[in-house]
Amino acid sequence: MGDVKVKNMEEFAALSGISRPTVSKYFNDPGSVRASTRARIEAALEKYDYRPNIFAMNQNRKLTKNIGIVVPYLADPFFAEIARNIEQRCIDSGYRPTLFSSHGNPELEIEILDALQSLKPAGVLFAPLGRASNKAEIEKFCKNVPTVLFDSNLDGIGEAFVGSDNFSFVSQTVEYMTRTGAPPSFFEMRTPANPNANKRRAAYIEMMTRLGFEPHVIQVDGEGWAFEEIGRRGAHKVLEDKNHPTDAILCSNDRLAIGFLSACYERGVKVGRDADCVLRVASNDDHPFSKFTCPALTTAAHDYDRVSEHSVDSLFELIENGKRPGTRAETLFPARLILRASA
Amino acid sequence: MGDVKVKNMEEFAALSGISRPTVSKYFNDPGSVRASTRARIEAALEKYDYRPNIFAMNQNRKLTKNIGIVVPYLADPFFAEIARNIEQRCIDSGYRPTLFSSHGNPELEIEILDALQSLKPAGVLFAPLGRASNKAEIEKFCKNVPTVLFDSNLDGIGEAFVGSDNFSFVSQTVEYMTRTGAPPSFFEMRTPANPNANKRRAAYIEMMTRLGFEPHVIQVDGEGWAFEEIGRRGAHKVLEDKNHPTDAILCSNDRLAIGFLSACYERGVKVGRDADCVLRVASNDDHPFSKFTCPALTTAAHDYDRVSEHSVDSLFELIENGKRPGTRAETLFPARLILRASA
DNA sequence: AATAAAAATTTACGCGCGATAACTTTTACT
DNA sequence: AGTAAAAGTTATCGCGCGTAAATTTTTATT
Repeated sequence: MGDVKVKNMEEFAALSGISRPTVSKYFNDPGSVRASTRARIEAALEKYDYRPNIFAMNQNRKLTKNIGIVVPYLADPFFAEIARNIEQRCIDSGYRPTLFSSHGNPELEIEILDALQSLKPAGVLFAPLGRASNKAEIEKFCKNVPTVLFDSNLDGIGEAFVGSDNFSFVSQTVEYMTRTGAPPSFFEMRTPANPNANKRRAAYIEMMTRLGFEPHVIQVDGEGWAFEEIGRRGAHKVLEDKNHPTDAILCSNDRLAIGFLSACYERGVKVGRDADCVLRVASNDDHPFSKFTCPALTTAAHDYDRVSEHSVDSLFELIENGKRPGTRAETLFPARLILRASA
Repeated sequence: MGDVKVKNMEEFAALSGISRPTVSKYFNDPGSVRASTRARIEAALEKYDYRPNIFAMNQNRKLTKNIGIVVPYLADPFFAEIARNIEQRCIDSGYRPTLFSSHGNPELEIEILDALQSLKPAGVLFAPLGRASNKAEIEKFCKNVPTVLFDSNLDGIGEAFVGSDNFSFVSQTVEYMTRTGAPPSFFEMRTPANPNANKRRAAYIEMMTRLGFEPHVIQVDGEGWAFEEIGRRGAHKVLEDKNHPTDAILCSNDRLAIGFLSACYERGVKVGRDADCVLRVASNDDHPFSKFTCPALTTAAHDYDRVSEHSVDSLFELIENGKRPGTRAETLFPARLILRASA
């Protein structure tokens, strides 16, 4: 990088010996100028310290290079990881991602979308809160900005949805537990924040019926996004009552399972597949911490990479093809069973 | 909110019956206009749908309302939580925070600062990676932008530092373990990413010496930010060798401890203060997940609230007082001991 | 070498707002 | 009521760049 500070594009164009409009074209899309001019501009970039003014750039541009990434709850490492993955892909493609978290708050979620509008984003990758989301407002937003939903679907909203196949998750965990032990009870929140939870419950019931067993759903109380604590308290109640038909529990998601295992430990209930274990616990998500629970959690893993890759690719296709595809694609990726000690 | 879209401030000013420069003043600082005009503008805001164009706003402003928040590793819920706290405080004060994560990568850290410069931020709240950070580049950045460092200090860099008092953490955990059992060995990474780790080790040695015991530091190998895995592997080695003088372990931080406890469980080493326990494990940080380890982790808690409050306040003081205070304040907040089952 | 197509240049305008200066109106206070 | 200070108004400029049209130069094709 250079040492001489260059004030504006006019000056930089003069220094590089190229006209300003061409330099402008270069910054908008380096591939749109001839290789020889590109080389001259890049040589000048090495020599002088110049970056176009972002604010002036975006003011009159019809399509900015800004991408909004919105996740429901960033303190959940699952979303932090997927956000990171998506963020990197955007940067690699020459876009400028900005990360937002709704922090579990539906009003904040709408405020974020409002603020995003004024950034004139080329597109938005959006994992909604789910049940609590203000769908009318979100729909309004999606009419103005090309949006790809991920992780959590809202029917008909956004240009596309990319997520994981909940049936694939639950069918594998149920099948595994049944085959290697007993058919599990299903442990979940009574009023889940996320629509995936409902699909998982339905998949559980479907699978159990298909395999010829009676489904048994345990629903615990609790609101908000403190899933571990909800799981822990719920587990204490469940373990006290002891009215589950088998010694197998399938948690709707890993964060509930983390709480569940913590309660088991507190009560001295040994979990795992050893002979002296009284309970087997499995779950879904392959949360970054699920490897470190006690015992380590058997779970079904999201295909992080493919979900984020396909989300980003879908959005870029939308952006580059002038948007509005007509049909709303819903892409689901299958899960991968991760066997650990808990079941 | 209104329904009629208003194109620009000119138009909005006409609709509200106020001159454009006054409306401009209002958006810059609502308190700077008379209460009666403020009411008229706000009435018009209710009636019409108008928001100033961010890009045009920031283009010519000497001081924007942008605040950069940079954390080293967002997939660590500790940083996610503190970032959220800081973010909210910025918004409440009328600023526009943008969140960035260095993802443990020193080059990315510098890229983020570079990108931040072009956002002309009024100020930056910055938790550096630490040892791996490119200090020369960071120092250069801090010369251009008022920056408050938090969590992790870099000597002399930035206008102020706000963090936790590592001696307060370690002295309490060491004192507690010693008083209620035996003096602990200290478990840490050989080449810690973070300068706090060095301060904690020093504090441990100081405390042990003061109490009349021989310090015993266990250093495990491992690079990067996968602390849990490093802790787990390190613990397996340590537990195999069994050459620790007492049955008490103090981990440098909670994420290492999470891995340590996971290894203990895997080996059937019972941790806690019950009679049948062979090991006590404590740690420092009060990580959001430390409540759910098995057993729940005894640790020393950061004062999240005060650290983030004071960081933000320091920065705003810098910004509003025209910056450059002359002396670089370092503020450390004490820890609070959290007793749980592990020690 | 002739011709068409592609790329770069020149020129000019405008985006939406911040900032300033000179002037007028409203408020606060003796 | 009189006066100074505070706040609002009108007018105008400029920020740094995108964009478009008309023109010229370069490259590719036969």
